[in-house]
Amino acid sequence: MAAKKDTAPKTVATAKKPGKVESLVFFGTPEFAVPSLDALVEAGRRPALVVTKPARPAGRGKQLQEPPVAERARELGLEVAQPEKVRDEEFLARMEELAPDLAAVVAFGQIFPQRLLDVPRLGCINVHASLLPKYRGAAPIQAALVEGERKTGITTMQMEAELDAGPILLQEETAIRAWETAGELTERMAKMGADLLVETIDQLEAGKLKPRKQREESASYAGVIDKSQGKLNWALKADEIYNRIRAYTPWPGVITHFRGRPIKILWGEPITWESAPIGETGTYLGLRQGRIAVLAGGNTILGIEELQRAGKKPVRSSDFVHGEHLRVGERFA
RNA sequence: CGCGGGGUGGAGCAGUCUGGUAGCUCGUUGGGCUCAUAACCCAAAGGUCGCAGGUUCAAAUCCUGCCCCCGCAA
Repeated sequence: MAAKKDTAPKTVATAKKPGKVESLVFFGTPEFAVPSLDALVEAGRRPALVVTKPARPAGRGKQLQEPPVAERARELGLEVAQPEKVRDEEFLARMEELAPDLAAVVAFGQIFPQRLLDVPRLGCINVHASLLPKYRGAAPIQAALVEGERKTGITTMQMEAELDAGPILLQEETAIRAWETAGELTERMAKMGADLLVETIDQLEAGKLKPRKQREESASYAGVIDKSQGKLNWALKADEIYNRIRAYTPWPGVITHFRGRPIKILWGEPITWESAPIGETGTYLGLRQGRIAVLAGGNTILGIEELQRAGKKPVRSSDFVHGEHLRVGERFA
């Protein structure tokens, strides 16, 4: 559809309050974005269109799998668009024609070109799962856990061309619980994000928002997680390994090798040992209160509680030791 | 129909091809031995062999259908 680009303003509704959000488009893809979509609908702000990524082959069996947001949107009876790329002319033209007042973007997964950012009269609001400017990027929750942060939070911001760099609108902190995993934290923060999104739009309409520029010097990035990062490095200290177990649960998991075969560490914590053991990292020291004690970096000890071998069910550490006849001195690698 | 592995006492496995009393190592429980022990000795408990149907005198095993789990890949 080679639409002629008429940059002239569309037929703008006449007697409309300048800040009023009468139409909005929702962009989101994974589970994290679903509560936000629900919250908008519950708040009486049904999106005119829900944009999400196309179905992709996924899952063990095979098939095309719809993004969670696509499924939820259809359940809610909302119109769904799944462009391959948001920068495609066809999609951009459609958006320009729709000309929503606002776009709400929650974990969508694609960078917006300036032309798209310019479409909504009131701009694009993004919900990000970190206390910006820390941990911009794709995996802020995992990054906060890996770094051993005690707190994190949700930020809503006005989107700009640079990734996650726009002015901050609202921010809400939350304490990270000592045992919390990425999966649990994500679920919790998805709800927080949903509430803060609605609050942000409400305040936007009320003209109460005071956008604050991000302090660039404090910015950091949290890149996409890939499977290779789950490979465990025993030179890390036990508490650093613990942080990674939490960050990479449920995905991609923390993998080590034993007797040449990969093993996923499902849960483990730093533990203490009376006499400081010396040896190579990865050495099995013995069973300690049902935990497999393994020497980590800096003479710290990780107590593995539950693990899983490829193709097998999860097993408790004591069962693994008995079933595999582990001997003290053997090494994980 | 993307590829592959698997489901047998609490754990790890064998047995399945070639149908014939459910077996091994470890753990658990009780007892014994020992200065002592994760060692050793004796004994015991614990299993609808993933589910359903079929074939058969007889099915963990052969046939059909289904369920579930995991690895690769995302």
